[in-house]
Amino acid sequence: MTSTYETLRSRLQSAFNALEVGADPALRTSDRSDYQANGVMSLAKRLGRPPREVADAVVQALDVEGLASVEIAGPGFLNLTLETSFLDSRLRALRGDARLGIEMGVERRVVIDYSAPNVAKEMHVGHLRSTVIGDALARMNRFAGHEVIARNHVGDWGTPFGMLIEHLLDLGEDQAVATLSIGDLDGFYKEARVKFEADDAFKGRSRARVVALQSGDPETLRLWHVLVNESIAYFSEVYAKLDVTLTPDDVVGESYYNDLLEGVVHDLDAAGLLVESEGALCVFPPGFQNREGQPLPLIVQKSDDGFGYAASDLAAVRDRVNVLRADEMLYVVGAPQVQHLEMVFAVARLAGWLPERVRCEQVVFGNVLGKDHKMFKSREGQSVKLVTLIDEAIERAYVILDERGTDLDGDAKFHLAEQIARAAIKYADLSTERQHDYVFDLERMIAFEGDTGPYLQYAHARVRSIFRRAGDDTPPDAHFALAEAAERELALGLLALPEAFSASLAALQPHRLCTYLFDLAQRFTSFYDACPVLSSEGALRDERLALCDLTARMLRLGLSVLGIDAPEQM
RNA sequence: GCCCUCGUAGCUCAGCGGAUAGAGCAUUGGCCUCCGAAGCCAUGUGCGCAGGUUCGACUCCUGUCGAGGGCACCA
Repeated sequence: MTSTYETLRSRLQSAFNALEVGADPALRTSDRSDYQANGVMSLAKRLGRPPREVADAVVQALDVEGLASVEIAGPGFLNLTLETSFLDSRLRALRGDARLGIEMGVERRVVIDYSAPNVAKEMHVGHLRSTVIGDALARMNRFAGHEVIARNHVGDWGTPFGMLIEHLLDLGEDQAVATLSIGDLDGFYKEARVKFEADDAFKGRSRARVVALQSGDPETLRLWHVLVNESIAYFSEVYAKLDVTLTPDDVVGESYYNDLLEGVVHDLDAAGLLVESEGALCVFPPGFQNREGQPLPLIVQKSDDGFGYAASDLAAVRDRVNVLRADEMLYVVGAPQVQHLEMVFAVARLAGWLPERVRCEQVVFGNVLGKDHKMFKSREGQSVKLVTLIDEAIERAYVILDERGTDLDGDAKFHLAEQIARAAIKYADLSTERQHDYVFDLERMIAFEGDTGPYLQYAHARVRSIFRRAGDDTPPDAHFALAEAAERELALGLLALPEAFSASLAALQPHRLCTYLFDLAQRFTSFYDACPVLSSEGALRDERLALCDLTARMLRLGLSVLGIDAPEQM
């Protein structure tokens, strides 16, 4: 169904078109009325006519009969107040719509590159944002009707693998697997690193092993596979704990592109883009400079003939465009890699590998900071393991549940604590503008009051409790009279999901959807406070139950596309 | 030195070129014989600084101060 906002917007567009084709009505929500159109003033400026006169002309041409009343205010604002009969018909249509007003988009294939941990290295807070934001974007895109291909570009190749394989051999394969399978990737990696730094013989073996790996020695490859498979199994456990949709099938690591790297170099050369500089094969995309103001290279092949990450990133672009047939490619990668990816995209465009029709964007995000506003670290100065983070949140949720008193126990209680913990962590991450750094404060994010994941879950659980008491009888047919102000405010909130969702997705900013959901939850709790549901009677009771039903469904849907559960009871 | 991002209330954060800049937390004061008070209602304070563009600027541009990041073979 066409959304309320879109219905109004298109009517306004027609009216504006009568004065200037394509003039933007600039329709926004308003605190003066339900919606306001701000487009008159800029149009008047362009036409060289007085704004009030233009406003009059727009209103003359505007057909919103049965939808809204219009008032001209101030210098030329158009304030629109929706008719109750219109709200009623919208809400009734919404009740029968499983998608709650959000239309299916034109089908597109969207490749989303996110999470990207390293084999034989711990997943730590540094991976949190990519994983959480990427997964939310994946879910939102899927719900919008797009085909999502997730790509977990794990670090599974490169010089560290010589040292890691040698360490595996030193430990003995069984012992190494045992260590890795309990998830102690951190210990494993660090021990290898320490030996590498301190022991020249080990260092020598490691280097030889890298050569063996790169030349495809079967036994070395087998050992490498052991590391990779154990790591992927561990990552899957972490994803399950976070309720992230990534699976082992989504893992397409750097090594996947090995066979394509020669082709990248060859084709860049054939295109006349490749330049040898200081022994390395480089492309110099325009507009990038180094410290000395000289052109900055994207190094495709290093002076030792090895391939850098730029080569595999370029190969990945080609693979995603040509093989996966991506319409859109998103890289959920942190701010430090902005320049690198800009250069990769620039080179891909220069080489003609990245057509204009393919939207290709880095979804940049800021750092996770500690309360001291420095990079989030443990007390010992180590980066914090993701599993530790989640476990602490679960423990905290457990304590809070006990304090509040809960009917649940055993598995059900633990499951709920997990749901709350995930909601706290994910919502805190998703609800701030992603490009900003944010402060990780478990106490605040898991609090059940305020703008938090658990608060939204609570709002949902409260609505659901009404239906438990009512005996689950949502009225099949309700009319919305919206006599109380709180009912009307809630209704307007319920009708605004489509634009909140599509704006959030279009800008790749999940926090916009979070803001919407929090606002909706507040509208609901105000309504809940002011308008008794179960003790009211007849048509009023039906109406209020229907509002509750829509609210619950909307909160559940909104949270689910963010990757957050909405428990029935808390 | 050059480039990028960011400076909004005591704290954590929203803010789409539009009317008096909003939430949450914290503060203070109200509200439970009534559907979950994990809530609701009320309460004061602020756009780093200086210019410019515009009918209109937190938003765009320039400069400046401050914080973070990047700037040739690690990803």
